[in-house]
Parts: sequence; C-alpha cells; structure tokens
Amino acid sequence: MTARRAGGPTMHDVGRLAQVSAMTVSRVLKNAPGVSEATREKVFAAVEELGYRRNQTARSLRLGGSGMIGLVVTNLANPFYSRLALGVQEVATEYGFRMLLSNSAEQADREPGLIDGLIDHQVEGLIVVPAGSRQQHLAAAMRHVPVVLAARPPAGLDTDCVLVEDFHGAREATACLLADGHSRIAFLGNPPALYTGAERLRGFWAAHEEVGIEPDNALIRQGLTDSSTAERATLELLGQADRPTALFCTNNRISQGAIRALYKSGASLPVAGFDDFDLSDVLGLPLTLVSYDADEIGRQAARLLIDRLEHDEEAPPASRRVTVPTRVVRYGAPSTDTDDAAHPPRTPRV
Amino acid sequence: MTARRAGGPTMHDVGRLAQVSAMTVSRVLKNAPGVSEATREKVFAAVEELGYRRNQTARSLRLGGSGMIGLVVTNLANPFYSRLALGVQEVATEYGFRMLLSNSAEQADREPGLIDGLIDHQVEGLIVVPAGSRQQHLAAAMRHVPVVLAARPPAGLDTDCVLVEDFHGAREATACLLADGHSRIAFLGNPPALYTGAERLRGFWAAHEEVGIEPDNALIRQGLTDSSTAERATLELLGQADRPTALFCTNNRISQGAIRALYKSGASLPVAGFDDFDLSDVLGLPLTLVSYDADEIGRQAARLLIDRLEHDEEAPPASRRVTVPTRVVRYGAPSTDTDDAAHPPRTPRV
DNA sequence: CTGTTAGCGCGTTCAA
DNA sequence: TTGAACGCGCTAACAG
Repeated sequence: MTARRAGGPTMHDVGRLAQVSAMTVSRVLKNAPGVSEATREKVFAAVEELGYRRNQTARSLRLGGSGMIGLVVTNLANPFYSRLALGVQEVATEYGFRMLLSNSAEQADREPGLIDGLIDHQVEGLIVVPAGSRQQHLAAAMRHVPVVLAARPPAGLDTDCVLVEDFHGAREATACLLADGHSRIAFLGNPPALYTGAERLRGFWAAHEEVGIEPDNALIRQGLTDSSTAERATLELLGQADRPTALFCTNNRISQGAIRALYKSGASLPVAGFDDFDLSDVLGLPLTLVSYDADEIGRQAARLLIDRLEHDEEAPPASRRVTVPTRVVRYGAPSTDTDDAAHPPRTPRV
Repeated sequence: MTARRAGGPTMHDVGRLAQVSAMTVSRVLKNAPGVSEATREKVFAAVEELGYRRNQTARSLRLGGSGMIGLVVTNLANPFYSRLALGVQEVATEYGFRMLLSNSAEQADREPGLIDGLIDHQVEGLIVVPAGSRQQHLAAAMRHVPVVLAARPPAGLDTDCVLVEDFHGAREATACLLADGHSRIAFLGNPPALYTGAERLRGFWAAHEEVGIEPDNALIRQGLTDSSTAERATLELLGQADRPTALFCTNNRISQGAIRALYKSGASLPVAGFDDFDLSDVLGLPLTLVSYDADEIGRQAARLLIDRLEHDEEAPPASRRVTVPTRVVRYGAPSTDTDDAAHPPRTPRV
C-alpha cells in the first residue's frame, strides 16, 4: 500500500491497460463527446483497476488555473474566523474551488510570508483578514491575483471588501444601555489602530452624543488584545473610585474577559458587546450583544472573489464594499420582571 | 494591476531581463552553490523588478511532491477541530508543508469526495477525523498517500492514529461525581457507533463498577448529535419520575445543551463532561470537565504523518497509536478560588 | 560558473 | 472516433 510519490499511475498507464492512447483516456475522463461507448467502458475499468486519479497539479500547469483560493485569517481558534472560513469554503466548493488556509496567529509580520507562499502555490485569488494596519504586501499580492479583504477595509488599496456594520452595531448596543438609564458605561476596546476598534468606538461615542452625554475618558480602555488583558482592565475599572455601571466590549474575547472579571469580583454589571458567543444565553447576566452571521462574511467574500475570477480578463468591476448586517440580541434582559438587575447595579460582594 | 492568470512572469522572463538563462535563475532561487555573486545580484534585481514568484505548481510537477498535506475535519465550527487544525498547521509549517483543509460538515457521505479531491490535488498525505464508522474510502486513499487518523481509531485499517484518553478521562470524571456521593448519574452521549461515544460510555460504566454501582439504563441517552438534541434529552431526564442527581456529557456540544436545559428549567445539577470550553469557569455551576490539548492532537498527527513522508520509501514503521493525556478540571466547586484552569494542559512530546 | 537537453502528467491542436 | 506532436514552468543531468 501507499504506492508512493513518483509512483502513481498516469494516463499512459491507464491507456496501456485499456489499449488506447492517453489522449483517449483524457477525453473519457473529461466527458468529452466523440468516444465510443465500448472504449469508455474499457477506460473506466482500467481506471478502477489501477485506482487512477487525475493529477490536478499537471492539469493546473496545463490549464493555467490551480482551482484553489487562499484564505488568511488571524486566529482560527476564534469562532468568528472559523465560521468565516466555513463560509468561504461553502461558496468555494460550490464553484469548484478548494481552500488553502493560513493562520497568521495575530502576527502581522508573518502575513506577507504566508501570502507569498499561497501565491507560489498558484492560488487564483486571496481572501485576507489583515492582521495589521500596514497593507503594503497586499498591494504586492494584487500584482498576481485578486484580493478580497474581510472584516477590515483596505487602507490605501483599491479592492473589494466585506465588513460588518461596526459603527451601527456598536451604536445600537450602546443605545440600549443608555436607554436603560446607564450614563457611566465603560468601553473595553481592541487596538484603535484596527479598523473595527476605531469604528466601534465611534459608534459607542455617537450613541452617547445622541442622548447628550459625553463619555467619560476615564472609562475608556483600548488596546486590549485578548480575554486576559480585558479581564485585567475590567478589574481595574471596577476598582476605580467612580466606577462604571455598565460595560461595552468590542469583541467576543473581550466580552469574555470582562465577564470573567465580573464573576471573580462578584459584581454584576450589564455587559454589551460585539459578537455573540456560545452560552451567552445561560450566563444569567444582562447581556446586550451585537450578533451577525460570521459565515456570511466568508460567503460574501468568496462570492466577490470568484466573481472577479470569472469575469477574469474583462471589464474588472470597480472595487466593491459589501456590508453584513448586525442585530442586537439581549439575554437576561433587565426589562423583565425578575429582579434587581433592572435598575441600579448592585454593590459587589467582595 | 492583477496581472491575470496565464500572465505571470516565468523564469525565462527573469532570465531575459537579467541576461542569463532560466537555469541560472533557478539556481539562484534555490540557493544552489556555484553562481557568481554578480549574476546573483542581477537575477535578484530582475526578480524584484518583475515581481516574480516561483510557480510551485510547475515545481511540484517536476519534483514530484506538492508540499501540501490534506486535513479533513467534521466540523470546523467546533473549537475542538479548529484547535486541531491549528496544531496540524503549526507542525506542517515547521516542516515546510501547507495545509489544504476540508470540512465534511458531519456528513459522512461527503467525506470520500473530499478525500478524492485532496488526492487529486496531490497532497502528500492526509490527516482525517473520520465522520462515520465506515472507513472503506480511507483504505482506498491509502493506496495513494499515507493517512493518519485523528480523534478516532482506524477500523479495519492499518494506519497511525492519535487519540485522547477517552476511556480514562470519562472514568475519572465520573469517579469524581461518584465520590461526591452521586449514585444516579445520567449519561448524555453521542452516537455509540462513534468510537468516542462507545469508549466514553465504557469509562462511565467502569467508574460505576469500581464503586459497586450499576448505572441505571433509564438514565442513559445516546445518539445525541448537537447542543439542541442534548438539551431536549436533558429536559426529558429532568422530567422523569426518578430523576438523576448529576449529568455526564460526552462532549462540549452536549455539555452546552445540558447546561442550557438546566438553566431553562431552573435546576442546578452538577455536570461532568468531556472537553473544556469557553466560560466554563464562570457559569457558577459545579462542573467537572475532562480537559486536554486539542492542538496537541493536531501536532502529533502531523508529526506522525510527516515522519512517514520523510522516511518515505524505506522501512515503513509499523502503525502507531499516540494518546494525548487528559486531566480533570473542576469549576464552581464551593471550596476553591483558584484560577489557573483557563488554559488546556500542555502535553509533553511523545 | 553557466547553458542545453529532456521530461514531470496533462490537454489543446491538428491530422488521420 | 482516435492518435501524435507540442508545450505549460520548472529543474536533474549532463555538457561546455
């Protein structure tokens, strides 16, 4: 078994066994017209017997198209990105493409190398969630293949992208907290250099302005990168003299860090945040989450990319920007009759 | 921009610009000895100017090795598998391989097609989490490339695999509940046709036998496939006349479904289960989880596979079985306030 | 130190 | 209805 590399049967082998030329084998396998039924069957029999599989590499070389698209995400362990990847794969499969996946592990400096590698492997296009704010290497990649950005917009680049309603979602969720009577809402954000960080802060701010409140800068923490930094920041805020009465978190990991901090400190503030996550509905915390379909971001990105691939040489459409809608969902909502969560937050039991 | 397909510069183009032959370009790019420094520089300059990238497809064809390995998982949206994928990629990258990823979406009947596709793309080896119990197609795949199984053992196949301590972990977690005085523990399991399902039930049972208790068949539910079927099954159990005093769940999805059922029904039974998950530490429920490093499964699988690839033609080692250790972690226990349980255990290399 | 020849496995083009 | 020749881009083997 494991007839090794450099060993697999070729079309010639199949042809010899079926007593036809390799050319005929090729025709049979691609369902080309003009092959007699008799030879078809002989060929299929030979294919079966040898366990022959067409060599897609040779095919790609000849046809000039690898049938692969590349996806680069920053962190596959985050459900957001694994859903996105599934969305990409769903559409890719539908159009006969395979997905070559790379994970930058949040390290922006690894991204160029990953992209070069994908290009070397002849991906026909790329979908990238850029890890950093520098996108020079993406411009370089665009010399070779079309590139679609996901979750973050192009910076100084002319290309398609798929975004979520960052501003709108953040504004809406924040507005919910404000409507509940909170005026001291802490903001726990990822680095402002990231588009989503900046945009979600903008939404947070706008919601305040709309009700004539100025956010307190002492309650704003940016540059959080994961659950544990968010946890620490939350604990600090809770220890402050003039502590917040609610929290807004810009992504799922930050929300989870904040929730862990609340749990450990025994406090129970309402939390709003971007991204829904597993078990959000059973925490028994008043939660206001900006929910959206992460798969859909991947699907849309794949569609934009494949659209460019199919319209190939001709009339490249102007760069497009697609937005995936968000929706606010509330769990353990304070508005219900149940209990104390309705109004002023309780004092933490320490 | 986007110099399209069939358009990229070739080594001849680079050579022409640098006034050397394509062969010399090839040598420079592969760092072969015996090229004058002067020509090196000319070549690099030309490469730069043209934005040339070596065509890995042509290379693969010539060299007989695609530099890719294929990974097939059942559900990338499950953190267990995305971690596994990251582990595979980590090791693959280390050895200069890229990862072609397919998701069978739990549909066993799609798996053969996915595998064929990967083989067509000349992956040099496969890591598969088999979706079903039939593995005939895997035997077929092994005619072409080495195959390593992950999370589930081979059935009627002679090949490497990486498993977790399914039996041991389930037994240990169950023993914790029994030691706490529970004698009516419900079992919420995935389909027994799956290895993990059967093995974890075996562990559950063994723990009971060790303390001289016979599990009550009325408390055993198998064939649960996701969070919502688990939720329903749990609600049923809670509604029974002689209800359980604790629950054992065979994976993260099932645990989550059970927890949701408990939450909705207002009950608060201790839950034990396989797989740790996000926020398990802040649920305020007595939780006993079998934790392990999912990345490590991927890493080990990749190592086994690459080991076979490197020892290639020679002396194929007998099929190996590697086991990743588990560890029981407990949350929400009234006693402790420790916190270090946030991360899965690091496992020693085997 | 550098170039030429040949062929990896396949499919397009043209001829039979 | 079938086959032969040629080349996709690259590199091992052999010149020079």
